[in-house]
Amino acid sequence: MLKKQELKLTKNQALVFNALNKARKPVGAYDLLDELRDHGIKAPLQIYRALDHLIELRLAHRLESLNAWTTCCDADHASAAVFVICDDCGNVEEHIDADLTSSVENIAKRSGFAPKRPVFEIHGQCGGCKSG
Amino acid sequence: MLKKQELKLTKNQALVFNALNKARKPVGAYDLLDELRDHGIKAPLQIYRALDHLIELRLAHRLESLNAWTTCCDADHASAAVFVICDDCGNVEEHIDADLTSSVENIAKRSGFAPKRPVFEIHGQCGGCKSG
DNA sequence: CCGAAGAATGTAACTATATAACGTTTTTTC
DNA sequence: GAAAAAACGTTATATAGTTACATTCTTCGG
Repeated sequence: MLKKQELKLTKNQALVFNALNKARKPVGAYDLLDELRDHGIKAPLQIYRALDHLIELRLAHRLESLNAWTTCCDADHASAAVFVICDDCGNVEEHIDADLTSSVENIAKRSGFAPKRPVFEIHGQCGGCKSG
Repeated sequence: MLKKQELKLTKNQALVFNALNKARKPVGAYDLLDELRDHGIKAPLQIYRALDHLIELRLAHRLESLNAWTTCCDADHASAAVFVICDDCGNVEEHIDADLTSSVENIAKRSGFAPKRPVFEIHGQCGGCKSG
């Protein structure tokens, strides 16, 4: 939240960032739109532009398999982030895993591929939902 | 192609499977629809139903970050599949990697999570496009 | 302080992707 | 060969994301 000032987010960007942060779960673009109508946001594009910017600043991630966005954990992102998604409760955890990062590097090396944007999302059931 | 008989695909399923196979690249649902109109396919749902079935049979994969589908390599899928996607030429390679699989298992174990459906897609540039 | 350049915004229309609902036909199984 | 299950056809609708274009705000050199 304090980052708003430090990073000089614009009004729309700050609105979207705070809404994402408050949710603590991935949120869809149109859900953000509905939530922010009171604050003067009227069109999808305003949301998508803000999200693009937040992603560039590495403040948010897009979850491809959910068509949704979430704020980023604080870790630096030298390593690849993996998202663990509970299909029951909708909670998502971001993990940074060195082993996984090196597996990716190996695959890339073997096939002469230059990785730019990894998408790692694991759907399943979280501990809470298993026992509950 | 021969699998059509062995696996008793229905007409629509076989049409979609063959179209996917022919493409040798991921194809979107509406592209499949356009391509198969001549063969009597008229509505998106016919495509989506066939794709769902092919995925159940493990004959096809959905690429979440492309909104597209591709046929599956022949390997058994005890291990997780990783797709390496060239953003320049659109080619996709499927890799089966034991290290990556065990990384996933470790993450799951640490966080008490039961993985059901991994989504691993790496965007970047393939060898051919780097040199070309 | 001023003005040009770049960034961000506002708005409407549109395209792309996916599903709901409902009834019919085909296939399987006993 | 009848009941159950699976697949199919069709229309309408929901959800997600983009194009195009005009406007306003910010920054930064002069």
